[in-house]
Amino acid sequence: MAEREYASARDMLTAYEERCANTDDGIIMRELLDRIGDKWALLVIGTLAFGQLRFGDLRAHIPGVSQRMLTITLRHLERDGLVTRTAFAEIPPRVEYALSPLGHSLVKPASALATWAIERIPEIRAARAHFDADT
Amino acid sequence: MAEREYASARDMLTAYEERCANTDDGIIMRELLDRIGDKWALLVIGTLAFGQLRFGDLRAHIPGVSQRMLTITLRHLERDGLVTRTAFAEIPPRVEYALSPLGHSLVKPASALATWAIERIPEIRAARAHFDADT
DNA sequence: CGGGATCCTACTCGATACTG
DNA sequence: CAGTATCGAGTAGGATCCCG
Repeated sequence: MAEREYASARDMLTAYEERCANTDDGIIMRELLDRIGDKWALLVIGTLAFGQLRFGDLRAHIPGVSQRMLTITLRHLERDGLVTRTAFAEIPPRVEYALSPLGHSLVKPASALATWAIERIPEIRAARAHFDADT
Repeated sequence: MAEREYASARDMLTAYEERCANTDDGIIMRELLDRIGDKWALLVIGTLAFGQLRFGDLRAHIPGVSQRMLTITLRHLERDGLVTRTAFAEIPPRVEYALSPLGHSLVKPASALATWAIERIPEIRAARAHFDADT
């Protein structure tokens, strides 16, 4: 961002807002966070990035997720076309979940963010400790 | 992800878990989302990416944010070292907010995600409409 | 101007129990 | 096995009022 030269930060902001006026950044970010900002969605996507899995396996690979929340998360991801659900009419039932092409396209930017987090978390924790120190 | 060849998705998952065993992906992602996953944090960061701003200006540039939530969001970001706060002892008071180096380092991965969202939102909306159609 | 303190509501999420 | 249904605690976030 901010490749061009501007007279002031205000000018940059104006240019930024003109550029984004037709898309409305806020709404977009809200829709994005509604899908991947919840507690489990990114973990599900990260896990499915390696291949399709059954419901129970998925749950076993994501420590702490409840049956209910995994179901809800998967429904949301399925609704938004990020994950495909394939049910087999067998006894006992079997359901396979996999990333759709759209879902796969999210893996790269998402793991970029994850990499940032893993690298910077120590800094963040230090900053937090320092901030809390002088109350 | 998944550059190597594996006999099965399960093998990939096992390798993945071994690689991440010491960092615990889930905790990291949770900490990350606790900071940028809330309703306003990413918008604040995106706005401050262009330069420092006063509280009132920041609020004016982020439609819909309440005074309270902007304050809380800024405190969280400040606590985690992503944003710096500079108060000037003047009448009337003036407070400038700016991204720290750590905050700036988040801009690139975050805007990558934003770009993904802007490009893919049409697909997602279509998928959602289709999913809702056959209830 | 830049907040802090309060109240209040709606929603999230976990635990538990039941079903095809 | 893979869900659905229900209940309850906790919390996010908006509205409002006040202060230095």
